[in-house]
Amino acid sequence: MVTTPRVPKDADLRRADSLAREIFSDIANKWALLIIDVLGKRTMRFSELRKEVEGVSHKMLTQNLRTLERDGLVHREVYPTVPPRVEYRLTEPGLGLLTACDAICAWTQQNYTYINSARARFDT
Amino acid sequence: MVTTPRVPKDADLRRADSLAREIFSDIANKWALLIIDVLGKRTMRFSELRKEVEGVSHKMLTQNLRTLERDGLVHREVYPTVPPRVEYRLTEPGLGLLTACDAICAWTQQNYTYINSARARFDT
DNA sequence: CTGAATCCTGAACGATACTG
DNA sequence: CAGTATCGTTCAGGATTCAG
Repeated sequence: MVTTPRVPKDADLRRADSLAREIFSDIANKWALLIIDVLGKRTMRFSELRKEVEGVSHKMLTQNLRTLERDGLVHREVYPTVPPRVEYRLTEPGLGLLTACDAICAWTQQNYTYINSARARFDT
Repeated sequence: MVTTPRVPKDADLRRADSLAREIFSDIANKWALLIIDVLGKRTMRFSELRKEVEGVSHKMLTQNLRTLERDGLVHREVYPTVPPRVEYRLTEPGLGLLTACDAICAWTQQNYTYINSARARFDT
């Protein structure tokens, strides 16, 4: 992911390609990326995800998992037991997104201090 | 003033990475990433950005540019002319984020078709 | 041209209760 | 345990207006 050749996004993201934009909106949001990130570690149950993804509500988690499942990024496995057991894991394409997501997480870690001081400077 | 109107956040406080989480929230959103992406091409004026970032409102563009400027990812250059002229460009750390952002854009394009069919399958 | 401020509506979100 | 539904609140975000 070094200086990748500037892809001609003009045609894909900027123009009237509402689908690409919609997909982008689906994944470029806080919870979706955090879920992808957490699921990158291992397969997890709903309740586990609830704990791992700090601060997410039951509803938001469900909602985002549905969207990710619909987009084919997360696989949902239901075990017909009592009580119910549902496991989530990344699909192959989902793993690809994880890589991109990792880049952002790594960047955040690396620039943590810089941003913090930049904010302090700006707020004066 | 949109700064942290949150009250409890017990979980967040317990974790040392609440700042990282906040930074993550700043950049893991549709407009911020699109702006970074567009500014990756070249320095631009406010009005140019308005056209390039398809669908962004005047207000949202201003708001997001302020956040990015505060985080030190975008530099804002004001030319004291009449009429005013303001140019925006990525800073060095901002360029780093651009790389990560590119990964997501590239991924979106590569999985465009897959996601589209995955949705069709899910919606039945 | 840039951008701040105000108003207002619809979407996001949390809490709660209920089902299988 | 996992998921859905409803309700009430908060807030994001669009339109508009005014200022520099």
